[in-house]
Amino acid sequence: MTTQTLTRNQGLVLDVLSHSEGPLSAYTILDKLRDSGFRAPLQVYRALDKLLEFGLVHRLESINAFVACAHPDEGCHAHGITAFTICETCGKVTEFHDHVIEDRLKSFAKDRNFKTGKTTIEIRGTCAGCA
Amino acid sequence: MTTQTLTRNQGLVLDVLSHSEGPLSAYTILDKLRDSGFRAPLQVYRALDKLLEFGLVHRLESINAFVACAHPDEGCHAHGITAFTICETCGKVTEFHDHVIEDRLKSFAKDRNFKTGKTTIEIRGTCAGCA
DNA sequence: CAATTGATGTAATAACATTACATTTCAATT
DNA sequence: AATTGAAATGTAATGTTATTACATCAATTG
Ligand SMILES: [Zn+2]
Ligand SMILES: [Zn+2]
Ligand SMILES: [Zn+2]
Ligand SMILES: [Zn+2]
Repeated sequence: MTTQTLTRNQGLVLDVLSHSEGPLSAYTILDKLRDSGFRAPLQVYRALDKLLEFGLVHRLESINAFVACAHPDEGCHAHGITAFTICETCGKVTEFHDHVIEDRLKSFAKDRNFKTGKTTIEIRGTCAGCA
Repeated sequence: MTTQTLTRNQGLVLDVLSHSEGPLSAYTILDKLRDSGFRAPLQVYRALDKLLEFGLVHRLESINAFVACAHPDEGCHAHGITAFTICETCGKVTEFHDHVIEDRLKSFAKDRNFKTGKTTIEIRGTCAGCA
């Protein structure tokens, strides 16, 4: 799935996120797209839903914000669980994948017959640059 | 920290959460405490802040809800990172601790000089009983 | 008692997200 | 080209979650 196949609204939202230094809330995205014709939150949320589905954007549950995927071409979706560090000072987000963690979580779930859906791993703190 | 040292509002909120089948939103807690004199969201949020601080309650970031700690007497705080499975059908929450996962996350952070604050691990899905 | 601190009450507002419904776009099929 | 069905869009209204601001009250302590 490349940018080419996106609709206008999806493309605009992804563009804003891609050029942002850090994660943005839906309403911040809306504000940045007023000049492009966006008028209502739903325009943003609908675009975000699709971008999340395509694996081009991640939602950070602990801060109610969205961030462009750091490596969308490598099929972030396929890499399994994505974990994040989130700097509470500068907003910098780092994505990573850890197979050991993933295996531990999967095995915990399997042992209890828990059918795993979406998994959230987010570390909030202070990045090296802000320490 | 035992229930004895809690203020009236804190005790009421913890009581509601402790007797609930699953996680509750702040506003649901508020509704359940109207008869006890609660009138405003802040009464709930303030009590929750303290209960979170005491380690008696956990916040589930991915569903904006709160749950009583499953083993408050064992010093959940001290056990390090708490992970959760959350059944999206019945709301059942299971708390667990995994030192391997914790070590992996800590070492990832340390390698990057990221100072770790609060860490969220939440698996949403379907529990054995709801499958 | 005066001062400080922590907790509470209340109203208002901010921030985040969804429902509902009408309309448009666009590709597939006839 | 016209039909049509699915996906996307526009807009308003509403619902849900959380915080700010300010006044008051209660317990502690010097
Ligand atoms: Zn990614
Ligand atoms: Zn930083
Ligand atoms: Zn706990
Ligand atoms: Zn269940």
